[in-house]
Amino acid sequence: MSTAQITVKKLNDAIRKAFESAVSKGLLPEGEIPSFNIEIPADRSHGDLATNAAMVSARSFRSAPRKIAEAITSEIDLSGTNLDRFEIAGPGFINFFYAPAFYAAVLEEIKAKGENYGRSDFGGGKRVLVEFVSANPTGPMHVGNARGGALGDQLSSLLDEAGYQVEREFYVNDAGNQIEKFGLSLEVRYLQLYTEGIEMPEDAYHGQDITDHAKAFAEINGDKYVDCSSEERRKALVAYALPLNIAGLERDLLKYRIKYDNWFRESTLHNNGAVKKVVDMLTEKGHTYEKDGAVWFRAEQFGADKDFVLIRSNGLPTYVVPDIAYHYDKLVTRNFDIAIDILGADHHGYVPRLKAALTALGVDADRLNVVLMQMVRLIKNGEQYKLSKRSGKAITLVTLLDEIPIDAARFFFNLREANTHLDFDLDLAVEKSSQNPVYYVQYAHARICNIVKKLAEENIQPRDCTAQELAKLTAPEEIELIIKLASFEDEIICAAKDYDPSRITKYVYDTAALFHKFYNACKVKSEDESLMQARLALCLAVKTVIANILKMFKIDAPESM
RNA sequence: CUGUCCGUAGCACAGUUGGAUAAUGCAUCAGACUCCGACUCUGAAGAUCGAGGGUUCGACUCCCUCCGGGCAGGCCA
Repeated sequence: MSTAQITVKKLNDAIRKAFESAVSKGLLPEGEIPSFNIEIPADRSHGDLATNAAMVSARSFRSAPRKIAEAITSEIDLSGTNLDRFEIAGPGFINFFYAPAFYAAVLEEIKAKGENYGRSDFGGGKRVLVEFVSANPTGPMHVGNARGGALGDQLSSLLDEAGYQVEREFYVNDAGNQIEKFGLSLEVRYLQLYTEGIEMPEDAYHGQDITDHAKAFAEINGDKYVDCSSEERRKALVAYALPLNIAGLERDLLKYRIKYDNWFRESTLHNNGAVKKVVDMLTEKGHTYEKDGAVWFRAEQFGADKDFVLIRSNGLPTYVVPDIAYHYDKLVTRNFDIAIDILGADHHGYVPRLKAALTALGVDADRLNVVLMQMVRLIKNGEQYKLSKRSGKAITLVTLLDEIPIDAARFFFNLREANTHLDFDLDLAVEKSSQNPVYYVQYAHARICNIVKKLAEENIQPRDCTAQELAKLTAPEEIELIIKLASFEDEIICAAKDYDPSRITKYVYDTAALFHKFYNACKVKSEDESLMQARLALCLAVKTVIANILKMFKIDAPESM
């Protein structure tokens, strides 16, 4: 537990004891102590911690909130809490103020924990599988995948930091309809090399990459596959091109600093009978019926909007069936405690159906958490930037990473909550100024390194400070900064609870802003040696927190810029 | 038509799970470099929290209705 968390916990205990003591002395009538909150007020003039305990217990003690507050505060014992005074305010809030010892304890804690500061065992080692990107291996990745990649990877790191045991997974759709389409597209491009007048079907893949694959295949195999059966030809083409595409996905994602623990292939679910088994299980439990020659799942009975087809009348499963089998595999076969999917918001209608199927299979559907992600708009020169000039096609991940630094991409895609539209300003992302948030944060880190370096040139080395020396940090800029640092572990836990890494992006930005403010107001170099060392300790604490976050997000923390 | 997400200052957006004077950045206006990096900072101005009702000590937050926008609703994936 962090210093801040311990302080809250002790205050909570102290308030409970004060209630009991007030009742036993007759200051309050007998009554149930209701659950109350301890929170950090928005305005610091309202104290560092505030409780609504008096207000929420007005009913059960049949007294005015302010009277209850007086009774509590007359009995409260704050010794050992790192709090030294309180006041009753407004409609009955009790506001508490940190003692100087609190700030010193925070800095000592950060120094002692170092790169582990922020880590907790909140997750209790629960096993989490985070599946993200999972782009079709039939073509290149696009900007939506870039957001999903940054989001999924950083969410994984965040959960790891919060004490979960995390695995990253890419689901390879190497079976089913889109592979059929892939084979067909390759076949047409291949045959076009040898025969005139063959048209690409409207719904085939028209990208240049398909043509390139066909040509390369022809260079190796010549016209060997022109006269054989279509089935054989497509099989050979897919067998050639698909592994190349999958290797390409892996390579591009590595460039984006994403390394998966597993590349899970859809085809394994078909080959080992898992897809068929899911339908059989649902049927055995009586959750399916036949209509119009197809097999339907009674999804409505399990909370979905309507029933849907599992097996088409042509005997082939619909796309949901492998998905159900896949999630069954995650949660039952591999027995992860939690499965998280990062999906585009256009999939939102499909989530209740998947969950209905899991419920019907006897799996607690709450173990599946879907993080939906809204569209990204790329903005360039103040306008929406949709198409790449060279190809006339949508921007690919690789093109994007050629245009902007990877640090910026990873930071910007987690600037906003997943479920909101994101405007990605390409000009801002490459800008080297404080307007660029990633630059602003990195600069704070570099600036601290520079201070340390400058002092070292004068033979001043950071040393351990006593609590009394640290208590010299009393300027508002110093206090605010320390309070920010103190909340780091809580921020990680809150962000992990919400599956929202963007909270940490905001947090690190705010921390950098407070540091720049401090830097401007308080000179580290000072005549007063203890004060200088105390400020240096604060700087190093800030550096630790920023570095921990940037490392977690796989963004560079430069010593100089 | 139904479901779902969103609507906060000119723009882009926070809001700690229902708390006290709605935060921040850009843009605008007024300022600050003999000073650990001006790659920075200090002020000012700017909001009927889409609209209306309800729940209660208290609502940007929860519930209902309406308005506006995104997305979804296939034996496509």
